[in-house]
Amino acid sequence: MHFASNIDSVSNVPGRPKSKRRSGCPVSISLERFGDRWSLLIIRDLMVRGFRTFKDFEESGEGIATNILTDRLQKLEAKGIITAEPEETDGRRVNYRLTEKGIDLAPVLLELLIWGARHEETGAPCALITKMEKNREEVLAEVRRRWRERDPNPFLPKFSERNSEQARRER
Amino acid sequence: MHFASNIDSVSNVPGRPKSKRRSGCPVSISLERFGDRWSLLIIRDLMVRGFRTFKDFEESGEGIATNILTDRLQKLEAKGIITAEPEETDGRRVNYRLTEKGIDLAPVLLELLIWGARHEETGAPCALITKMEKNREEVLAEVRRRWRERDPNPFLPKFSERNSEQARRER
DNA sequence: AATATTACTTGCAAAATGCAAGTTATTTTC
DNA sequence: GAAAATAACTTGCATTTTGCAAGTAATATT
Repeated sequence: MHFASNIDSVSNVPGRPKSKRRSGCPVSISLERFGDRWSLLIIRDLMVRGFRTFKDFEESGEGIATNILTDRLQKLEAKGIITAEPEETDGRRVNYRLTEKGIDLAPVLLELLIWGARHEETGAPCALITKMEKNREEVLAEVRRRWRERDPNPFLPKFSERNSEQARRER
Repeated sequence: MHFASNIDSVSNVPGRPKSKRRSGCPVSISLERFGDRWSLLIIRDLMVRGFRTFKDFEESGEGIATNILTDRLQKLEAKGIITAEPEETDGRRVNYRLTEKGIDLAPVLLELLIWGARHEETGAPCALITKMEKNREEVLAEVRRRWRERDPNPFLPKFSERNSEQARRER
Protein backbone atom coordinates (compact mmCIF):
# COMPACT_ATOMS: atom_id res chain seq x y z
CA MET A 1 0.00 0.00 0.00
CA HIS A 2 1.86 3.05 -1.24
CA PHE A 3 0.15 6.35 -1.95
CA ALA A 4 2.98 8.72 -2.79
CA SER A 5 3.37 9.79 -6.38
CA ASN A 6 6.24 11.92 -7.62
CA ILE A 7 6.89 14.70 -5.20
CA ASP A 8 5.94 18.13 -6.45
CA SER A 9 8.87 20.43 -6.98
CA VAL A 10 9.80 22.61 -4.06
CA SER A 11 8.10 25.97 -4.38
CA ASN A 12 8.75 28.65 -1.81
CA VAL A 13 6.34 31.49 -2.24
CA PRO A 14 7.72 34.60 -0.58
CA GLY A 15 5.22 37.36 0.08
CA ARG A 16 2.23 35.15 -0.61
CA PRO A 17 -0.96 36.63 0.83
CA LYS A 18 -1.74 35.13 4.19
CA SER A 19 -5.30 34.32 3.30
CA LYS A 20 -4.12 31.92 0.64
CA ARG A 21 -4.02 28.31 1.59
CA ARG A 22 -0.53 27.00 1.95
CA SER A 23 -1.23 23.55 0.68
CA GLY A 24 -3.97 21.32 -0.57
CA CYS A 25 -3.37 18.76 2.14
CA PRO A 26 -6.53 17.90 4.06
CA VAL A 27 -4.63 17.90 7.36
CA SER A 28 -3.41 21.47 6.73
CA ILE A 29 -6.83 22.57 5.67
CA SER A 30 -8.48 20.97 8.68
CA LEU A 31 -6.05 22.75 10.99
CA GLU A 32 -6.78 26.02 9.22
CA ARG A 33 -10.42 25.48 10.15
CA PHE A 34 -10.01 24.70 13.83
CA GLY A 35 -6.32 24.46 14.65
CA ASP A 36 -6.23 27.54 16.85
CA ARG A 37 -5.93 27.31 20.60
CA TRP A 38 -9.62 26.99 21.45
CA SER A 39 -11.76 25.76 18.57
CA LEU A 40 -11.37 22.02 19.11
CA LEU A 41 -12.06 22.47 22.80
CA ILE A 42 -15.28 24.31 22.00
CA ILE A 43 -16.26 21.52 19.62
CA ARG A 44 -15.45 18.95 22.30
CA ASP A 45 -17.63 20.72 24.85
CA LEU A 46 -20.56 20.94 22.46
CA MET A 47 -20.07 17.28 21.60
CA VAL A 48 -19.52 15.54 24.92
CA ARG A 49 -20.04 18.01 27.76
CA GLY A 50 -23.58 19.06 27.05
CA PHE A 51 -22.63 22.71 26.55
CA ARG A 52 -25.10 24.85 24.59
CA THR A 53 -24.69 28.48 25.58
CA PHE A 54 -22.02 31.15 25.75
CA LYS A 55 -22.25 31.04 29.53
CA ASP A 56 -21.59 27.30 29.62
CA PHE A 57 -18.20 27.95 27.99
CA GLU A 58 -17.53 31.07 30.01
CA GLU A 59 -18.05 29.24 33.27
CA SER A 60 -16.32 26.02 32.33
CA GLY A 61 -13.22 27.03 34.23
CA GLU A 62 -10.97 26.50 31.23
CA GLY A 63 -10.09 30.18 31.12
CA ILE A 64 -11.11 31.25 27.65
CA ALA A 65 -11.35 35.03 27.18
CA THR A 66 -14.82 36.23 26.22
CA ASN A 67 -13.63 38.12 23.15
CA ILE A 68 -11.88 34.99 21.93
CA LEU A 69 -14.93 32.81 22.69
CA THR A 70 -17.16 35.18 20.70
CA ASP A 71 -14.67 35.18 17.87
CA ARG A 72 -14.35 31.41 17.74
CA LEU A 73 -18.09 30.72 17.93
CA GLN A 74 -18.64 33.14 15.08
CA LYS A 75 -15.88 31.60 12.98
CA LEU A 76 -17.06 28.06 13.61
CA GLU A 77 -20.54 29.11 12.54
CA ALA A 78 -19.19 30.81 9.43
CA LYS A 79 -17.40 27.57 8.52
CA GLY A 80 -20.52 25.53 8.94
CA ILE A 81 -19.19 23.53 11.88
CA ILE A 82 -21.75 24.83 14.39
CA THR A 83 -25.09 26.64 14.31
CA ALA A 84 -26.20 29.54 16.50
CA GLU A 85 -29.93 29.86 17.14
CA PRO A 86 -31.62 32.46 19.39
CA GLU A 87 -33.58 30.76 22.14
CA GLU A 88 -37.30 31.23 21.46
CA THR A 89 -38.28 31.77 25.08
CA ASP A 90 -35.40 34.05 26.09
CA GLY A 91 -34.11 36.53 23.56
CA ARG A 92 -30.88 37.05 25.41
CA ARG A 93 -29.66 33.54 24.87
CA VAL A 94 -28.11 31.82 21.88
CA ASN A 95 -28.09 28.04 21.56
CA TYR A 96 -25.03 26.61 19.87
CA ARG A 97 -25.04 23.17 18.29
CA LEU A 98 -22.75 21.11 16.12
CA THR A 99 -23.71 20.60 12.49
CA GLU A 100 -23.26 17.35 10.56
CA LYS A 101 -19.82 18.66 9.61
CA GLY A 102 -19.10 19.36 13.26
CA ILE A 103 -20.22 16.03 14.66
CA ASP A 104 -18.03 14.41 12.00
CA LEU A 105 -15.08 15.57 14.08
CA ALA A 106 -15.94 12.97 16.69
CA PRO A 107 -13.32 10.48 15.44
CA VAL A 108 -10.62 13.17 15.64
CA LEU A 109 -11.58 14.03 19.20
CA LEU A 110 -11.80 10.39 20.19
CA GLU A 111 -8.29 9.74 18.89
CA LEU A 112 -6.96 12.83 20.69
CA LEU A 113 -8.61 11.61 23.88
CA ILE A 114 -7.09 8.16 23.53
CA TRP A 115 -3.63 9.52 22.69
CA GLY A 116 -3.66 11.95 25.58
CA ALA A 117 -4.81 9.37 28.09
CA ARG A 118 -2.28 6.82 26.85
CA HIS A 119 0.75 9.11 26.75
CA GLU A 120 0.25 11.84 29.31
CA GLU A 121 -0.86 12.14 32.85
CA THR A 122 -4.53 13.05 32.79
CA GLY A 123 -7.61 13.02 34.92
CA ALA A 124 -9.29 10.32 32.85
CA PRO A 125 -9.75 6.94 34.54
CA CYS A 126 -7.86 4.17 32.75
CA ALA A 127 -10.82 1.85 32.75
CA LEU A 128 -12.87 4.43 30.91
CA ILE A 129 -10.22 4.97 28.26
CA THR A 130 -9.62 1.26 27.79
CA LYS A 131 -13.31 0.73 27.27
CA MET A 132 -13.44 3.53 24.72
CA GLU A 133 -10.41 2.15 22.88
CA LYS A 134 -11.99 -1.26 22.61
CA ASN A 135 -15.36 0.09 21.52
CA ARG A 136 -14.54 2.95 19.16
CA GLU A 137 -17.49 2.29 16.86
CA GLU A 138 -19.97 2.09 19.69
CA VAL A 139 -18.63 5.24 21.32
CA LEU A 140 -18.87 7.16 18.05
CA ALA A 141 -22.36 5.78 17.41
CA GLU A 142 -23.47 6.85 20.89
CA VAL A 143 -21.97 10.34 20.48
CA ARG A 144 -23.79 10.70 17.19
CA ARG A 145 -27.09 9.37 18.59
CA ARG A 146 -26.94 11.89 21.43
CA TRP A 147 -26.24 14.67 18.97
CA ARG A 148 -29.07 13.62 16.70
CA GLU A 149 -31.53 13.37 19.60
CA ARG A 150 -30.24 16.60 21.20
CA ASP A 151 -29.53 14.78 24.45
CA PRO A 152 -28.55 17.56 26.91
CA ASN A 153 -26.73 15.27 29.34
CA PRO A 154 -22.95 15.22 29.17
CA PHE A 155 -21.43 12.13 27.67
CA LEU A 156 -18.05 12.75 29.32
CA PRO A 157 -17.27 14.52 32.58
CA LYS A 158 -14.87 17.34 33.14
CA PHE A 159 -11.84 15.40 34.20
CA SER A 160 -10.06 16.72 37.26
CA GLU A 161 -6.40 17.59 37.33
CA ARG A 162 -4.86 14.32 38.16
CA ASN A 163 -5.97 10.74 38.30
CA SER A 164 -4.75 9.40 41.62
CA GLU A 165 -4.53 5.88 40.22
CA GLN A 166 -2.23 7.16 37.52
CA ALA A 167 -0.28 9.21 40.05
CA ARG A 168 0.27 6.11 42.18
CA ARG A 169 1.36 4.08 39.17
CA GLU A 170 3.90 6.74 38.36
CA ARG A 171 5.83 6.16 41.55
CA MET B 1 -23.26 3.77 27.10
CA HIS B 2 -23.01 6.79 29.34
CA PHE B 3 -19.74 7.98 30.79
CA ALA B 4 -20.57 11.23 32.54
CA SER B 5 -20.59 11.26 36.31
CA ASN B 6 -21.70 14.27 38.34
CA ILE B 7 -20.27 17.40 36.86
CA ASP B 8 -17.55 18.99 38.94
CA SER B 9 -18.48 22.33 40.38
CA VAL B 10 -17.58 25.35 38.31
CA SER B 11 -14.23 26.69 39.40
CA ASN B 12 -12.84 29.79 37.76
CA VAL B 13 -9.24 30.31 38.74
CA PRO B 14 -8.31 33.93 38.21
CA GLY B 15 -4.63 34.65 38.11
CA ARG B 16 -3.64 31.02 37.81
CA PRO B 17 -0.09 30.64 36.50
CA LYS B 18 -0.07 30.02 32.77
CA SER B 19 2.12 27.00 33.05
CA LYS B 20 -0.51 25.18 35.05
CA ARG B 21 -2.70 22.80 33.18
CA ARG B 22 -6.24 24.03 32.76
CA SER B 23 -7.89 20.68 32.97
CA GLY B 24 -7.23 17.01 33.27
CA CYS B 25 -8.99 16.22 30.03
CA PRO B 26 -6.81 14.21 27.65
CA VAL B 27 -8.00 16.29 24.70
CA SER B 28 -6.87 19.53 26.41
CA ILE B 29 -3.59 17.96 27.40
CA SER B 30 -2.97 16.61 23.90
CA LEU B 31 -3.56 20.05 22.45
CA GLU B 32 -1.17 21.52 24.99
CA ARG B 33 1.45 19.18 23.58
CA PHE B 34 1.01 19.87 19.88
CA GLY B 35 -1.95 22.21 19.43
CA ASP B 36 0.06 25.15 18.18
CA ARG B 37 0.07 26.20 14.55
CA TRP B 38 2.85 23.96 13.31
CA SER B 39 3.50 20.94 15.49
CA LEU B 40 0.98 18.55 13.97
CA LEU B 41 2.16 19.52 10.50
CA ILE B 42 5.74 18.69 11.48
CA ILE B 43 4.57 15.36 12.86
CA ARG B 44 2.62 14.69 9.66
CA ASP B 45 5.67 15.39 7.53
CA LEU B 46 7.90 13.10 9.57
CA MET B 47 5.18 10.45 9.42
CA VAL B 48 4.03 10.41 5.82
CA ARG B 49 6.21 12.71 3.75
CA GLY B 50 9.59 11.14 4.40
CA PHE B 51 11.00 14.29 6.00
CA ARG B 52 14.06 13.84 8.21
CA THR B 53 16.04 17.07 8.31
CA PHE B 54 15.56 20.72 9.16
CA LYS B 55 16.06 21.59 5.52
CA ASP B 56 13.27 19.22 4.43
CA PHE B 57 10.84 21.30 6.48
CA GLU B 58 12.40 24.59 5.49
CA GLU B 59 12.06 23.82 1.81
CA SER B 60 8.62 22.25 1.98
CA GLY B 61 6.97 25.42 0.73
CA GLU B 62 4.61 25.54 3.68
CA GLY B 63 6.11 28.78 4.93
CA ILE B 64 7.26 27.97 8.43
CA ALA B 65 9.70 30.48 9.92
CA THR B 66 13.07 29.00 10.84
CA ASN B 67 12.98 30.28 14.42
CA ILE B 68 9.58 28.67 14.89
CA LEU B 69 10.71 25.43 13.24
CA THR B 70 13.70 25.26 15.58
CA ASP B 71 11.46 25.99 18.53
CA ARG B 72 8.90 23.35 17.63
CA LEU B 73 11.44 20.63 16.88
CA GLN B 74 13.06 21.27 20.24
CA LYS B 75 9.76 21.23 22.07
CA LEU B 76 8.60 18.06 20.37
CA GLU B 77 11.87 16.41 21.35
CA ALA B 78 11.51 17.62 24.92
CA LYS B 79 8.05 16.07 25.06
CA GLY B 80 9.31 12.75 23.77
CA ILE B 81 7.35 12.90 20.53
CA ILE B 82 10.41 13.01 18.26
CA THR B 83 14.11 12.30 18.52
CA ALA B 84 16.97 14.39 17.13
CA GLU B 85 20.17 12.54 16.27
CA PRO B 86 23.29 14.04 14.69
CA GLU B 87 24.11 12.35 11.42
CA GLU B 88 27.24 10.24 11.85
CA THR B 89 28.74 11.08 8.48
CA ASP B 90 27.95 14.79 8.45
CA GLY B 91 28.16 16.73 11.66
CA ARG B 92 26.13 19.61 10.33
CA ARG B 93 22.99 17.59 9.96
CA VAL B 94 20.42 16.42 12.48
CA ASN B 95 18.07 13.55 11.72
CA TYR B 96 14.61 13.88 13.19
CA ARG B 97 12.37 10.88 13.74
CA LEU B 98 9.09 10.11 15.46
CA THR B 99 9.18 8.15 18.68
CA GLU B 100 6.66 5.46 19.67
CA LYS B 101 4.66 8.25 21.26
CA GLY B 102 4.87 10.24 18.07
CA ILE B 103 3.86 7.48 15.68
CA ASP B 104 0.91 6.86 17.96
CA LEU B 105 -0.52 10.09 16.60
CA ALA B 106 -1.15 8.36 13.29
CA PRO B 107 -4.85 7.75 14.04
CA VAL B 108 -5.33 11.43 14.87
CA LEU B 109 -3.72 12.52 11.61
CA LEU B 110 -5.65 9.94 9.62
CA GLU B 111 -8.94 11.22 11.03
CA LEU B 112 -7.94 14.82 10.31
CA LEU B 113 -7.08 13.83 6.76
CA ILE B 114 -10.41 12.08 6.27
CA TRP B 115 -12.39 14.95 7.81
CA GLY B 116 -10.62 17.56 5.74
CA ALA B 117 -11.02 15.63 2.49
CA ARG B 118 -14.69 14.94 3.20
CA HIS B 119 -15.69 18.46 4.24
CA GLU B 120 -13.37 20.88 2.50
CA GLU B 121 -11.97 21.44 -0.91
CA THR B 122 -8.55 19.86 -0.95
CA GLY B 123 -5.94 18.55 -3.30
CA ALA B 124 -6.43 14.97 -2.22
CA PRO B 125 -7.95 12.64 -4.83
CA CYS B 126 -11.33 11.23 -3.73
CA ALA B 127 -10.40 7.71 -4.67
CA LEU B 128 -7.40 7.86 -2.38
CA ILE B 129 -9.41 9.13 0.57
CA THR B 130 -12.17 6.60 0.02
CA LYS B 131 -9.62 3.83 0.01
CA MET B 132 -8.10 5.11 3.23
CA GLU B 133 -11.49 5.40 4.90
CA LYS B 134 -12.33 1.84 4.03
CA ASN B 135 -8.98 0.51 5.16
CA ARG B 136 -8.11 2.45 8.26
CA GLU B 137 -6.42 -0.48 9.99
CA GLU B 138 -4.30 -1.33 6.97
CA VAL B 139 -3.28 2.29 6.45
CA LEU B 140 -2.25 2.64 10.08
CA ALA B 141 -0.38 -0.67 9.95
CA GLU B 142 1.48 0.45 6.82
CA VAL B 143 2.38 3.82 8.34
CA ARG B 144 3.71 2.05 11.40
CA ARG B 145 5.64 -0.54 9.38
CA ARG B 146 7.34 2.22 7.38
CA TRP B 147 8.22 4.00 10.60
CA ARG B 148 9.63 0.87 12.20
CA GLU B 149 11.65 0.01 9.11
CA ARG B 150 12.75 3.63 8.62
CA ASP B 151 11.41 3.62 5.07
CA PRO B 152 12.57 6.97 3.61
CA ASN B 153 9.99 7.05 0.81
CA PRO B 154 6.96 9.28 1.32
CA PHE B 155 3.73 7.49 2.05
CA LEU B 156 1.61 10.46 0.98
CA PRO B 157 2.38 13.16 -1.57
CA LYS B 158 2.24 16.87 -1.09
CA PHE B 159 -1.23 17.57 -2.34
CA SER B 160 -1.51 20.49 -4.72
CA GLU B 161 -3.88 23.38 -4.21
CA ARG B 162 -7.01 22.12 -5.80
CA ASN B 163 -8.27 18.82 -7.02
CA SER B 164 -9.75 19.46 -10.45
CA GLU B 165 -12.12 16.56 -10.06
CA GLN B 166 -13.47 18.13 -6.91
CA ALA B 167 -13.60 21.55 -8.56
CA ARG B 168 -15.65 20.14 -11.42
CA ARG B 169 -17.99 18.39 -9.04
CA GLU B 170 -18.54 21.68 -7.25
CA ARG B 171 -20.13 23.29 -10.28
C1' DA C 1 -38.75 51.17 37.18
C1' DA C 2 -34.80 49.00 39.01
C1' DT C 3 -31.93 45.13 38.89
C1' DA C 4 -29.97 41.12 36.89
C1' DT C 5 -28.63 38.33 33.05
C1' DT C 6 -26.67 37.17 28.51
C1' DA C 7 -23.73 37.83 24.90
C1' DC C 8 -20.95 40.41 23.45
C1' DT C 9 -17.41 44.95 22.41
C1' DT C 10 -13.59 47.78 23.45
C1' DG C 11 -8.91 49.58 24.43
C1' DC C 12 -4.86 48.13 25.72
C1' DA C 13 -1.21 44.71 27.39
C1' DA C 14 1.14 40.43 26.85
C1' DA C 15 2.42 36.54 24.26
C1' DA C 16 3.17 34.16 20.03
C1' DT C 17 4.54 34.16 15.38
C1' DG C 18 7.16 35.67 11.47
C1' DC C 19 10.81 38.31 8.68
C1' DA C 20 15.21 38.75 7.19
C1' DA C 21 19.74 39.12 8.24
C1' DG C 22 23.41 37.15 10.70
C1' DT C 23 26.26 33.39 13.30
C1' DT C 24 28.61 29.00 14.19
C1' DA C 25 30.09 24.52 13.12
C1' DT C 26 31.04 21.43 9.60
C1' DT C 27 31.84 19.83 4.94
C1' DT C 28 33.21 20.51 0.20
C1' DT C 29 35.89 22.56 -3.28
C1' DC C 30 39.89 24.35 -5.25
C1' DG D 1 45.18 24.65 3.88
C1' DA D 2 42.18 28.41 2.64
C1' DA D 3 37.92 29.79 0.60
C1' DA D 4 33.31 28.80 -0.30
C1' DA D 5 29.17 26.39 0.63
C1' DT D 6 25.96 24.08 3.60
C1' DA D 7 23.07 23.06 7.73
C1' DA D 8 20.91 24.43 11.67
C1' DC D 9 20.18 27.62 14.09
C1' DT D 10 20.01 32.85 16.67
C1' DT D 11 18.83 37.58 16.84
C1' DG D 12 16.33 42.04 16.83
C1' DC D 13 12.39 43.80 15.59
C1' DA D 14 7.64 43.91 13.39
C1' DT D 15 3.17 41.90 13.06
C1' DT D 16 -0.47 39.10 14.62
C1' DT D 17 -2.96 36.67 18.04
C1' DT D 18 -4.54 36.10 22.53
C1' DG D 19 -6.05 37.74 26.92
C1' DC D 20 -7.58 41.16 30.65
C1' DA D 21 -10.93 43.79 32.61
C1' DA D 22 -14.21 47.09 32.16
C1' DG D 23 -18.08 48.50 29.65
C1' DT D 24 -22.42 48.14 26.48
C1' DA D 25 -27.00 46.84 24.65
C1' DA D 26 -30.82 43.93 24.58
C1' DT D 27 -33.74 41.18 27.20
C1' DA D 28 -35.79 39.09 31.32
C1' DT D 29 -36.83 39.16 36.24
C1' DT D 30 -38.11 41.24 40.42
